[in-house]
Amino acid sequence: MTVTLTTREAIARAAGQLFEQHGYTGTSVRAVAAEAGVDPALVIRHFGSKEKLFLDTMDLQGHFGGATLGPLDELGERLVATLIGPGRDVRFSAYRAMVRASDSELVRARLLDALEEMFVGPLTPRLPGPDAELRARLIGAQVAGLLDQMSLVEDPVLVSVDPALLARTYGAAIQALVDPPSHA
Amino acid sequence: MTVTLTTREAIARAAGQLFEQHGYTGTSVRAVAAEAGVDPALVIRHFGSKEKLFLDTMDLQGHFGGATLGPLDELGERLVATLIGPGRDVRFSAYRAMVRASDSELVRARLLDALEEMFVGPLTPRLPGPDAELRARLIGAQVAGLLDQMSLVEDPVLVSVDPALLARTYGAAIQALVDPPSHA
DNA sequence: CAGACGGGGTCAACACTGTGGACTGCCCCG
DNA sequence: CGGGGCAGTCCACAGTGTTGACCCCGTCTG
Repeated sequence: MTVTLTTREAIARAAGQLFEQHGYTGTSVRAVAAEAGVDPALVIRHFGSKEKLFLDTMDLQGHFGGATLGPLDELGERLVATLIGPGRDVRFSAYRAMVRASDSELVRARLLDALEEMFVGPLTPRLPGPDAELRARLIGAQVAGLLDQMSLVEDPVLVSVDPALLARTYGAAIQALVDPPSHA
Repeated sequence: MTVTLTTREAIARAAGQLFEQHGYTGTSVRAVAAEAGVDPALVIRHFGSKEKLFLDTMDLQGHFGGATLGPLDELGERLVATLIGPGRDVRFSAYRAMVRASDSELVRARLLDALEEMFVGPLTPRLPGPDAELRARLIGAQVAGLLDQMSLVEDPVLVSVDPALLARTYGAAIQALVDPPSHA
């Protein structure tokens, strides 16, 4: 509980809130400054640029931490359940903002880092069978796809379907990449 | 082969090219106008707004047409192969631009339309087993996810991996939603 | 044939964006 | 007490999407 917060923190807080709410292009530096009660030029002075402010503010890893832990058995279903479980709004907003801002090379790098840290790293050594790394990355792609349709495109069927059913169904598809390929 | 092209066509052509190349926010109305050799105000006059110009210009369905046809058997693999097969750059650019511009409600609606037309419509009546529509939508999500990682985030491993292997691997995951759930 | 009409095209302006430079005031260290 | 750095303010710049007033020219009408 910080009772007083430095200007920098005030800016960061305002920025985080506005970025999550209105996205990157949707929030102006001046709006952030106003929300923080500060001169627009000051936010640039502190963070260098709007882009850097965005990166310093948003972090995916914090919101998506450790969803790939636990036994490989039924990991697909658990993964989806975690994704769309409590706090999904925060996760969705963060992902949405990042993806829409992915014009920026820095933002892309950050997304790639998140993929690496959340899927490739923890999963590659654990997946049985061939092409473990590729499969880990593709699991990341599946997750991204689900987030896309639910948070970005806002498919009304997906957002309102029974979460348990969704977790079971999509989880099975993810599981197909977790388990070693049955092969032919 | 139109030998002369009306101003409107010239604008549309320039816009399409620039939008695919630099994305929505990356191309200015003035740049489009310059490329078309025309006054900036004129492009607004003709298309109403930059957003409408974008929508009139980009169309996904044209690029992704009929990938869900053919036998259900091995549809997953064929789907991926089609996606990343010849002409992938055009597909990728179009998708990228649309997703990054999905702040706009109109763009979101368009993406949803594309999902509906390309996956939900053709696939729902054909998928065997329960929850056919949900599964069709989730197949769409899987495709979106792959496009995300390859075109938007540009995962270097994915873009350079052997396409056949990718098609086989990710295709299997998609196939898990095409085939009726094995169940427990 | 004269005149109104309308659509394509041009120009200048508006409000807004991110950002940089010059400037002031204050606090801490020597 | 002097000075250096840092937080903060103000103004200006170039660029954005968009609008309104204006013009020109071909067509249709009286």
